[in-house]
Amino acid sequence: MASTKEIVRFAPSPTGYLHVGGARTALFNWLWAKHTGGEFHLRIEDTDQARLVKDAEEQIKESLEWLGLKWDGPIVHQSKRVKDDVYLEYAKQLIKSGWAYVADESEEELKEVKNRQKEAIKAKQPLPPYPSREKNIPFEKFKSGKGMVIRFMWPDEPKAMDIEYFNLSKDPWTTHIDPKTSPSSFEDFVLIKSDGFPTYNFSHVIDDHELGVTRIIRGDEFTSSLNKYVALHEAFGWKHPNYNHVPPILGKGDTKLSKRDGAKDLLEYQKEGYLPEAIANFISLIGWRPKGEQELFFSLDELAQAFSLEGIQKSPGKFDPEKLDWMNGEHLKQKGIGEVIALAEAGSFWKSTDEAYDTKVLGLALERVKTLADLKAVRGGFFYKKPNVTKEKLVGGENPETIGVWLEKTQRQLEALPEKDWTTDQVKDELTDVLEEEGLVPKQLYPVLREALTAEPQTPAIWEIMGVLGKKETLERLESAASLVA
RNA sequence: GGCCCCAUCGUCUAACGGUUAGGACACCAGGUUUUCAUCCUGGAAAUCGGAGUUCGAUUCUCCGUGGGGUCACCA
Repeated sequence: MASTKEIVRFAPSPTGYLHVGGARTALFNWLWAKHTGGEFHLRIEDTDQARLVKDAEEQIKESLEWLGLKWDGPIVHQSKRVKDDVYLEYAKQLIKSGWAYVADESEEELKEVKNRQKEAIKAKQPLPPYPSREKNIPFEKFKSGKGMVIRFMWPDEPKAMDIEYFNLSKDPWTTHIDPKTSPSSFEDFVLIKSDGFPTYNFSHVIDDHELGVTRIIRGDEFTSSLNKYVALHEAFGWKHPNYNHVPPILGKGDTKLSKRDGAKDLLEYQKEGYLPEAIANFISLIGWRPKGEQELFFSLDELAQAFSLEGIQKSPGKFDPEKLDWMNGEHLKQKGIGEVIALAEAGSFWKSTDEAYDTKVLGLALERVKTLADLKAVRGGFFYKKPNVTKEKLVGGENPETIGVWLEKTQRQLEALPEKDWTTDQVKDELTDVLEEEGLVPKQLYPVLREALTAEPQTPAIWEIMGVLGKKETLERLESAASLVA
């Protein structure tokens, strides 16, 4: 358990809302920070001016808060650091030390080089250099908005790298990136874009270093760029953090997540009545497995304690909405009724008018409910309004007069039960007496009572319903039903 | 297409080279029960294919096949 404290981060770009995949990445980082007693930081990577989505940052923060993933320290905004010229300073440093250069190719020149590069990549030849490499344009000449960029400068003969993108297990996962077989990985990639903003490749390396990040847990789409990040760290003379890349979450089909199987904004799950603990529990289990066979973790702390990097899977996992529903139901059952009511009310799934009564109702409803949203139907159902009983359903195939007799007998029997003895058990006994005295079997009487009390085919046990409704209401409903067959 | 990575029931997954290949969700059957739900019991259900190493391969090696990622002035 006592791993050294790790400093991790979640660094979303506000170009879209947070969805399950991103949430899992955030969760893994958070869990690992908690597990090691370290820190979890939040950084907003808002360097792509064109793709910025206005409320994305708000939605992301709200989602994290809803999940219960609190971040340590202030939020870092890359756009703010751009204003402070932080990245430009670092780029300058790299140019000075010969690891970067200002490039000023015209669009035509660029197109031409790219074409030649493509051919070289096909032929697995070293990439033809950008003409600017030789120009030695001083950093001071770099101006944003003039079609100029700053590029990383690979050595003439870059070496192949074997990089671990998942250590902390007996067999570290490694990737092999070789200029001989994959020249494109050794392109002089852009550090500073022509608009003066840094690329992800550049900014995240700097920010992670400044934050003191010890381990980067992120999606595995970055694995093939790892050589760039390592090279950048080496160029600065820094030690690179550990990398832990996790496989993606797939949709029910074979490819990427679709809206219906999980690629929703995280807050949609809130709207649909899922519990944040259940969501966290569920998504943690896509691509991760604890030591034992335990699958249900009712709190984030419990999860954090069980969390380990070794349990992370190497292949993509699929999102199974059915298991989510099951799990949410389990989490719901785990909670006290009062808490469920409070949560349901907070989510506008419930409106409490009589707490004692609500508690009794929920006592019956909770075990047949998957989400808080399901409670809406309960709140609008027969416990809270007179049933719409029809004579047809009440009678079934029987003689109406017979039904009338049964109802009347039941009324009289229950009438005799004093209010103070009106409990589920007592009511059940009374009903048993009715059965005996009328020579009936449950199958005959109960469907009639069910219709009379609820007008629904599937409900909790008759006596449980009566117990909750109370003597007065029960007798009223029976009377009202009896009048239909009178 | 090149490069990198991966491969166990339908799904999520377990199994220091030796297990009747285990669990969970979903599914089916039975039990409890007036119905539904819960609960209990049981069932069906998997090592991608082919070589090799080994006394023995889900596990190690190679080839094939399939899937994923990546090849940007996006992150």
